[in-house]
Amino acid sequence: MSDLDTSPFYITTAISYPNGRPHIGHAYEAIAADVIARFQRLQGREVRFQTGTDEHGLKMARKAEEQGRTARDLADEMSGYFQEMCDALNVKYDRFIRTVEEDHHRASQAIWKAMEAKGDLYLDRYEGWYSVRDEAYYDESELVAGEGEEKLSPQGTPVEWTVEESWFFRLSKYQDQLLELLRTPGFLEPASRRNEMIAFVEGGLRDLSVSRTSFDWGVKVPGSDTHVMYVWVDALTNYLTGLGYPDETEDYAKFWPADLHLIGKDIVRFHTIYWPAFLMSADLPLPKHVFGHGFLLNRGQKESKSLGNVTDPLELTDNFGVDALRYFLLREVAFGQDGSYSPEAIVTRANAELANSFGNLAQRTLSMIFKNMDGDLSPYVDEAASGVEGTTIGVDSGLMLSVFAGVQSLREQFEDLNFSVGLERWMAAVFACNQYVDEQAPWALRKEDPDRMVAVLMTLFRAVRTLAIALRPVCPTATDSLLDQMGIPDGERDYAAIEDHEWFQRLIDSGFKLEKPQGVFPRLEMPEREGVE
RNA sequence: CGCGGGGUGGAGCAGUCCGGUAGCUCGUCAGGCUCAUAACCUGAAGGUCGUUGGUUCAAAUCCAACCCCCGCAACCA
Repeated sequence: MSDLDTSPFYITTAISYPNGRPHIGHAYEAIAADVIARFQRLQGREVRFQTGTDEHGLKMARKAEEQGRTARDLADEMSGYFQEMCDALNVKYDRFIRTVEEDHHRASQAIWKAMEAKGDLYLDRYEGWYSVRDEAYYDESELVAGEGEEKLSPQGTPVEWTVEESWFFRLSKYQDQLLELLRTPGFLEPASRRNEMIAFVEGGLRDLSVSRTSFDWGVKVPGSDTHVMYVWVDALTNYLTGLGYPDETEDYAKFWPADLHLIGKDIVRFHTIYWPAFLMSADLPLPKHVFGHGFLLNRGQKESKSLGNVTDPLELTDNFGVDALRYFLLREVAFGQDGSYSPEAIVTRANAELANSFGNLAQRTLSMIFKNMDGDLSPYVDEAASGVEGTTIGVDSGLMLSVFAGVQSLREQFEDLNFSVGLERWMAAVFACNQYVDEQAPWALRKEDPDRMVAVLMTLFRAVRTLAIALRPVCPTATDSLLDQMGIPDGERDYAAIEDHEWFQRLIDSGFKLEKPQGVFPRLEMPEREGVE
């Protein structure tokens, strides 16, 4: 590409609150981030990818207490499940951060001190109607009447008038700067979230309570030992911790500000208002891009414990395989919007596109080379222009042009996080290949015109290799297995290699010989259904 | 008058910001091929783009009103 960008690229997921096991939503975000990370690596950028768990706060403390163990003990166990999930999903992070870690406490306290030095933190009293169950304060006007004189929260939980000493952050001071930031094209996507946040800020910002005294499971406020930081101050700082902040490390210099915070649509406010405000206060550069993805719905319904339709991501990988699951999630759902999934949808999509279209294309191609050319690769001559008026290239070159166009389109769309569109364009190139196979009918050429058969099969070999490389971010295991079979060296599987014109001749010269090909995208079957209504 | 998302051929979706022959996958029907993972290829049927009104030479797309569905307590992206 003419505009090859080799600058460092830092991507993060939100860190997960591990008071429950990972669910499909965590898997979705982790997979999307991993695909982006792998994609940018193939584009030639030096990527740093961070994910992790956010382990402080009252809910974790309370849950540990219920179980008669320390919060740290609970956190260790729960965080482990998230790491296991990443492994199972082939999510290759550079740092899995845990907010209980010492360096994170140090970073959080450092940013706190920076905000304090700026004069943006002040001690005051927080008073209001507090619901212990909801962990939230409510305005008098929000309360509803219960039985008798009792006042209840909007959720019907008991509230009591509570006065708590708290540190406050001067959020209101940054209102204008935040508006300017939110209006900056590209900072927050998709656009629907942007409008929402702008409206929120225009409605006026109140200073933010940023410490708690009612529990101690958190990062201590410097010089104020009875306070722990509000969990978001601590949590958001993880993005800096992972780079070594507050030390001026090489990583920090290279990767901050982050290129992309990938988060769920429910926490856009924290990432595009609070977090930038904290950074402005601490005189630190702001992240370049925040993207709030949608939620995954189980057959159109939100997953919840009460509905009993919670899906364990590991069950999905067991049933369908990691590559198929990753492909499905990116292909099926328009990134940024909510999407729906079901076992049927996964099986249908994976079979139609990965197994039948691309997998079968690779298999029929390699199989014919194995059987009819003894597994040897060979130089060939492109068919000349067909003589049809206006045609300047032959069908072989024409096919390769279609393939390159599809791959180029995938790259452009992935750069903009339009994964489903990118994969659709990639599929169009796969279709073109299958059509070419049918039209050229190499099985007939075997006797009629062996030289043409060689040209057709070698063209297909090149096409399959190109398509496989393009798909690597999404289906890393299967594509690498395929590229292994095709003799493509490890170091020649990035996007620059697609534009290398010498690779085919090098491979021939190396004397590479195909073994009997093994399919890498198996057809899936519906898993046994149990307990289904 | 709380906030947000959505209503496009049988199913699931894209397209809506920047109006201009309604696109994709699955499914259905007909035909072709037999190299390949019972896979592949071609063609066809099928939509007044939620309703009504407006702007315009032209509206799925812009404006207004209305109808319907789904989230917004907890676990939770």
